[in-house]
Amino acid sequence: MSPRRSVADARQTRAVILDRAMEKASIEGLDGLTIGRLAADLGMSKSGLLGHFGSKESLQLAVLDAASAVFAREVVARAGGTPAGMSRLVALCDAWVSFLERGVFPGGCLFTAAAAEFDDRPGPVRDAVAGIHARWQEHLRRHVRQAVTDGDLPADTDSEQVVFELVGIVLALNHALQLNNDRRAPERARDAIARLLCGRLLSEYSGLPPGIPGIRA
Amino acid sequence: MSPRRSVADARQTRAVILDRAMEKASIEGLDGLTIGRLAADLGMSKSGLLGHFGSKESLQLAVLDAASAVFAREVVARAGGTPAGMSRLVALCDAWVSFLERGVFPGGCLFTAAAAEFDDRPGPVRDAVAGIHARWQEHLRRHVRQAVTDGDLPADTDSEQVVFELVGIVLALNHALQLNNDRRAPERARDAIARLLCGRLLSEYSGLPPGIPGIRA
DNA sequence: CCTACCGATCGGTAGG
DNA sequence: CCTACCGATCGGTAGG
Repeated sequence: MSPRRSVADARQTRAVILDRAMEKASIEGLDGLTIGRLAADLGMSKSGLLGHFGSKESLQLAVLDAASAVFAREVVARAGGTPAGMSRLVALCDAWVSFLERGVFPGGCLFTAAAAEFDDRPGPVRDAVAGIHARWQEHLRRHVRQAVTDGDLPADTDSEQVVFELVGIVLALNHALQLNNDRRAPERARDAIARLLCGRLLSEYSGLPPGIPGIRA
Repeated sequence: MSPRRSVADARQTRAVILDRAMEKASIEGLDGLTIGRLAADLGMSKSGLLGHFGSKESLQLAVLDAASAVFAREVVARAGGTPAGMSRLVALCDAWVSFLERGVFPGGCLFTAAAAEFDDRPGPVRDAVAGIHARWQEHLRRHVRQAVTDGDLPADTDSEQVVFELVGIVLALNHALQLNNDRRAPERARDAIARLLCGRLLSEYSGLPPGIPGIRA
């Protein structure tokens, strides 16, 4: 074994850097993340770290890629066993809430934090953040439309409206968890989602009989 | 007139600084705001600017105070003419959506941006942000409860749940406006709010007849 | 992967 | 309100 590291070692180092960078970025933001402090945390030099990415912007893009992979594993894959359409939609939303409830990223949703930081700064990072959000919302929309096709949602359901409201519920959840440490927020989010998608918990929420005729056959 | 400025002049200068600081903070965040660039924007020296506040943290707290005053004027006061309870709640929500639609802060909701930045950083700024959010949500909750008392919402309405969902809708609106420049988002937000509070637009949204029995008498 | 360094900028202070 | 300055830290580079 020579002191020169192999390609595999370099890849492993890169993965370790990105794991730590995701944690820090969820807490401090993608821009609040600095190369110097990240390197110090990892016990390596700034230039040693930067060598893996080339620039801070490239590091930020790599962090977004890595975080997308985490989201795919912790949310999308967990719902993969259910049939497309309403079942998948419900499973995706449940996994999404669980993702925040479990605190997969210690500082809350990295994408939400990145969106707030970069929404007014044109460039590759903003484009990447917007693309991640667009792809996820399209993914949800696809299953809303499938649910409509299957007759599980009314024929004239506005899929964009449903996704808009789902996003809102989860943003409110992230907000309540991060700012107020409100442990009841995940239940509130699940109730809101169930009511939006199925009217299932409307009875518990407002005293109405379960099921709004027309929403759920 | 001596070259030494009066107390009134100093107060005016402070107000001008805070106006510009609010604009920049809504775009760059409360921490992204730097004394040097803010001073350069205003054509004054860093130390001249810092003399009005003492430290960056004090400037951040002053910006939050000033932004609260803007919110009180642009949202709360606009709904002040309507009776407490359901009417006021609807007017507050409409003014809230309008506040974002009109772009009162050029970079979107300063409070949302500040919450994302400071939710993981204990200290006076985080406390101020959390306090502003808590007061606003309590304000909304008060009118939800009044609406229940008046019989405009069901007796077992969970006021915290309603406020949680209202916050989510407006967070989704801010998100859609800032990240996607989605001009239809304000209408989506109004639809979602109306459906949440009154079931009024449920017919347009999902084909149901207007009014869910029990939600709105 | 390191040390050693660069110019720029940060928040803040001294002194007037 | 200014100029002039402080130490610290930023992203990044040179050279090995």
